[in-house]
Amino acid sequence: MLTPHLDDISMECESCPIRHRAVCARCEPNELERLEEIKYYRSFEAGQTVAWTGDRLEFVASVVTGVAALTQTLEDGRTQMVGLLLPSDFMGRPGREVVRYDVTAVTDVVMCCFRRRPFEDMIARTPHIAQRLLEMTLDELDAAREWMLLLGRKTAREKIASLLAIVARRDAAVQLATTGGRMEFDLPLTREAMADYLGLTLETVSRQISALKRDGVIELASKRHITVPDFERLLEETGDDTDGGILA
Amino acid sequence: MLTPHLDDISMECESCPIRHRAVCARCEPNELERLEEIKYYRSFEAGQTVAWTGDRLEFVASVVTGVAALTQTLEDGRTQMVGLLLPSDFMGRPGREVVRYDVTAVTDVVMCCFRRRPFEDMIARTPHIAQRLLEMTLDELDAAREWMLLLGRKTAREKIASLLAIVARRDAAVQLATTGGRMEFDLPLTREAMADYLGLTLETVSRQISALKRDGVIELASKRHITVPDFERLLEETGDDTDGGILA
DNA sequence: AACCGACTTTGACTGAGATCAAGACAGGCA
DNA sequence: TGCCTGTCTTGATCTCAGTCAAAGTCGGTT
Repeated sequence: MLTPHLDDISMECESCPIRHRAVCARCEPNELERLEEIKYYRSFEAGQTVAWTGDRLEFVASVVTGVAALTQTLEDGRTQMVGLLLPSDFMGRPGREVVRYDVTAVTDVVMCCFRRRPFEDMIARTPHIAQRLLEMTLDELDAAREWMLLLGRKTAREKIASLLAIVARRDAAVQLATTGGRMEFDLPLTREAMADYLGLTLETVSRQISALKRDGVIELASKRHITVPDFERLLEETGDDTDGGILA
Repeated sequence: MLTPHLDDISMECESCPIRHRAVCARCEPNELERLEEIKYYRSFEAGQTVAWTGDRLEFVASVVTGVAALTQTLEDGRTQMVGLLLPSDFMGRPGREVVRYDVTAVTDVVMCCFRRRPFEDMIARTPHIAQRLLEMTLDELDAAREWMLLLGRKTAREKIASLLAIVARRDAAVQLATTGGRMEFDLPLTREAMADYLGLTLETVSRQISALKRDGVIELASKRHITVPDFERLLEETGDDTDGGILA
């Protein structure tokens, strides 16, 4: 278990790794003090369920470390991942008690939980928290819509390339500038989780990864460790309109 | 042109048809006065483009009447609708000048536009507007995620049934209670628009509608006018998990 | 009344991705 | 060291929806 454990996480907001990007990003010291009173940390092991659809949940939370997934299921068991929660992402909806998606830990996860009621009160009294939450929600909505385009219109190969590009972008952003397009990263997802995210079967995921490897778009040191020799080349494989859109 | 025209729309917030559901829902009379100062109406004909991806847009807006669509496009022209704007829905993002989706009028549309800067100022000074916007955005995010499940995992038949159920629910909600499951409504979308929304081709849309008709799930008075003899039966065709989820 | 164009339906064929079925690989444990 | 289990890859086959093509419907216009 190499992921940070509860003991390794600072209990102080001031030194929190997601301090500047989470819902509390614009809080003043005195507001942080109030948050400290209603917050507590919880950790979940990879694979563990955080909440089931239909559950009453007495907290909302920020992801501190690790990756969690939101998943929906059809009657006969077909499942679709509808969101990935990365560090600093927010889970739960103020004003709604009941969870609408299954939430599961993809890797080991540490969450900073706020008791629901006090947090809702705090939002009502602290407008800039609501504004920050609005910003984050609008970003999530943009991401969800990008994902709709992927699910509705992209080929299996384009889907894989898009996922790799997204993971690469966020977790190796620094490398890009320094190494002239070469990037390296670990996939936090199993083939099955990738399939659930991309609306494919795990066999198709595996085949397309092999194909991208065969075509030199990526290299595989191990099954989960990926090297992208030329990021531009990867982007071409995503099918995206590269000039029309704006880079986040 | 049977849809309301500019002249038919009240210029008074107090008698506005979307007064109680739009972003301004919780505004006090004095706040409405301020809004009246920065608002103006615009109408668009069916098929007309409201904004292109990449445009700078100097207003945000509420849809007053009609239906508009948000659309994204891949490099080679494949398109996916990523949102439908119905009356009372909000268009645009405070804090962002540049449009991220093509916005087009599906039917004739009237929009209540607010000049961007004054509106942003107003949000900053009037927390409950931001809170209302947050609520609406969270609802849209839920809808987008529902749509991700549809796009990623449903069959063509289930997709059509789901779309019909959604349209039926919102525009004939009253009928349901009174007529024991029988519902009737007009589709505001062409087969092509439905295809763009559902991630299908228009031929497949046409075929599946014919199939649902053949199987007695729906009846067609004309190509756009649909009768659902038994709404429960239609819901069974959507593939959705009927008990796990919560009805909106 | 005949024509036009946009929208829709239907048919025949094709192909990308799903399904079914073996194996391969790697890490943890006895 | 070898076994076991979960994860991943690869192959053979099938199927649903896409593609290409043609014809039907309907409302509006000259």
